Amino acid sequence: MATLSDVARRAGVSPATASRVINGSSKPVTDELRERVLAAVAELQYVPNAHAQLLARSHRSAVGVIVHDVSDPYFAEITRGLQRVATDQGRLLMICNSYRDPDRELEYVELLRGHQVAALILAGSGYHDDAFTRQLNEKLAAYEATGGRVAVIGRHEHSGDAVMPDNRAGGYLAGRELCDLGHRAIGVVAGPRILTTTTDRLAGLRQALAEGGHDLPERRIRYAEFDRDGGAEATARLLDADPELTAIVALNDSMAIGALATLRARSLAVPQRVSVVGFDDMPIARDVTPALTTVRLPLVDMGVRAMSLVLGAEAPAPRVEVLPAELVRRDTAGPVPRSTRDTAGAAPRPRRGDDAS
Amino acid sequence: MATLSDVARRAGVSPATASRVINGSSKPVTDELRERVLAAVAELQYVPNAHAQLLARSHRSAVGVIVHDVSDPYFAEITRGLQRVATDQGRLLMICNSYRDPDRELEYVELLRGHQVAALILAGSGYHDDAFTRQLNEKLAAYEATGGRVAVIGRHEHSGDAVMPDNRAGGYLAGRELCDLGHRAIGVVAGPRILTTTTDRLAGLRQALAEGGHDLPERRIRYAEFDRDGGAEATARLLDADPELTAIVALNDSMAIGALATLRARSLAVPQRVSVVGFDDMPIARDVTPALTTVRLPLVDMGVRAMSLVLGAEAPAPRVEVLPAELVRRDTAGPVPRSTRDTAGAAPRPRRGDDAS
DNA sequence: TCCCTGCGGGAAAGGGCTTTCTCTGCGGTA
DNA sequence: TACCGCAGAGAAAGCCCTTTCCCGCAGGGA
Repeated sequence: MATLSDVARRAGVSPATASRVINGSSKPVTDELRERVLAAVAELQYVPNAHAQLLARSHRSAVGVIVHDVSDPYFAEITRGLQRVATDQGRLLMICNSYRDPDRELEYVELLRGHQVAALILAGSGYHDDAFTRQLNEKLAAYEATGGRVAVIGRHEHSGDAVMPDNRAGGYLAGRELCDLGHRAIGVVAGPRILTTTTDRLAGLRQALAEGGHDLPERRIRYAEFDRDGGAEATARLLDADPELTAIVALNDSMAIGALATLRARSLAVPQRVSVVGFDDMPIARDVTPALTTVRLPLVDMGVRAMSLVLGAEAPAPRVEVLPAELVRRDTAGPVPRSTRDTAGAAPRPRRGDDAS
Repeated sequence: MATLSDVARRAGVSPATASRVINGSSKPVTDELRERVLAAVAELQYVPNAHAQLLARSHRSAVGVIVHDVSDPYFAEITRGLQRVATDQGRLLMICNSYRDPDRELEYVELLRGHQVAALILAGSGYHDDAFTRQLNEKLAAYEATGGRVAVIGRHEHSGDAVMPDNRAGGYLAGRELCDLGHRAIGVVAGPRILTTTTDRLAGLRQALAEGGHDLPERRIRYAEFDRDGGAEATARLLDADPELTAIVALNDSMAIGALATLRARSLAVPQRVSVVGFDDMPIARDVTPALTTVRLPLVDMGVRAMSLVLGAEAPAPRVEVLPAELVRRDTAGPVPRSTRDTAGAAPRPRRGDDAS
């Protein structure tokens, strides 16, 4: 690889001058020398060594992001928001997938610290795991002590800037909707119970059912991976245990799609026989058939907010932005079937689809 | 940030010794010193400066990847394959999204070169754009001249290692299937015509139709963005121009999903009234309703191969691995409707779904 | 004529780490 | 006892840039 001194030598100038030309330094350089340098750069196809640059300027510019999996639509949307703000400010993003492995998450914090990122954003759910949480907080504290900025998206046990989707309220909306439609036998297809996202959504759901006079026994909850296959499998187990269920809440849309697959495989009509409500409103939710009724989270906006927090002015006290959840009524949730309908009659509600053309 | 010399000072040793302990150098260090260093590292929460390390060792380890968009399922799958091999070999991946912007693609080549990546993988489609291709090849040549390894996925006019999905054969399979089902009025929802992926798939399709005795006039092709909305919109235009179409080939699955949305919005039954064939077999293809008939590409494997090429031994001559396409029959392609069926009678074929449970 | 100023350029000091080279001191052999 | 060899530790030379500091020179004011 050609180096700066190669360029300088070829142009017949000092490395200092070459550097100034290449970086558009404020220090003036005569046009003649400038051109010689530029010519040398072109001839040698010179590209500055990024590591040397980063080492030489103490400038920290890149931002580190840790997500569970960028290719999961939930995180893809959040990342889109993060990216938008970062790009606007000329920041490079280093994105790491933890694949929901706490150890890997800790490793990535170190890795990103080592890469001298200016800020760190943790975009995955929190874990109910005290040992892990303590370790993580130690590492984050060490990072913050050296001037690093940290923001978390949807995680509780870290006292710092945070963007929180209102998972609990979202769970409540889903539960409330099904209660209003007259459902009582409601099953839940849940993500890993160690995730705070799961438990928060569940808590809201439970509250809504309680207000409707129902409870949510553990046997009507199945925990599985937060993805399509997890949802399909959990739904199968749920139906095996309790064939009379009239509604299923999936704690994210991927799981909901798995649930729909299982229901289709078993020829249980949605929503006539079983209603389904998802969570997140991923883009694909409107394209499955029937279109998925779900709880929308402003995913892109969550990313935007988190990145803005972390790149903006430092605040004296931790800021917590709670972003609201919203019920999106499409076609997978309907009134409880007649045969199983109980006294709490449910007036049919208008549905809406939102397809293109 | 604590530095190596801070650690050394605290442990009462030289930086050299500290470095050796931390990196598990082959040079022996007494247990006593080793422990002192380790203790200092823990107390100071020391993390080595990655840039300084990368600068000091001439060792290149990371691998750069340029894709159109990781959150697009097509690239997400490929990336999964790339990642798998990279992780096995302890390599870090730097993934960049070009968002199909040629200029950005060129910039990223420079950026990654600057970051001293050991290899570069271009995972997007090639472009029909001579000026761009020339520039790209210049940059890649400069990179290769300094020992960098390069592999491309898809057809690029780059003479070097390559992994090629057999897009043409895939297009042929789609066309052949529809011909066999008796369709003649076939519309195509295509991606940007500047992409070689688009033109290759189209070429195969055209060949199949020609063999079936039909042609594929330009008016039955609509070019749009390679995503869901592009597919929805192109389908709408196609139907407006030619309401008699009995089949639509979408050149990727995202577009196919958009096509299904438009057809649903217009109450055109799939596959009874209009058949649809997609391309790629993204994971979601089996979960839409009806499940999507599509052409499968071994996406993960493509990533695995590309990374293996680039991390394996250097070959004297460029290696080109062509990976086959395969038709996956699900539920969106059926026989041409009776009313429009012509002489080339089509025997109904068995369909298969492949849902879970 | 002399001094000061300001401009354009180079020398050199880091920045944090790795690694080669060098040095010291010890045990073993002749 | 003298010498050799080697283990273990440190000194120092890079790796490739950026940026401060300094220097020489030309022009302007006194």
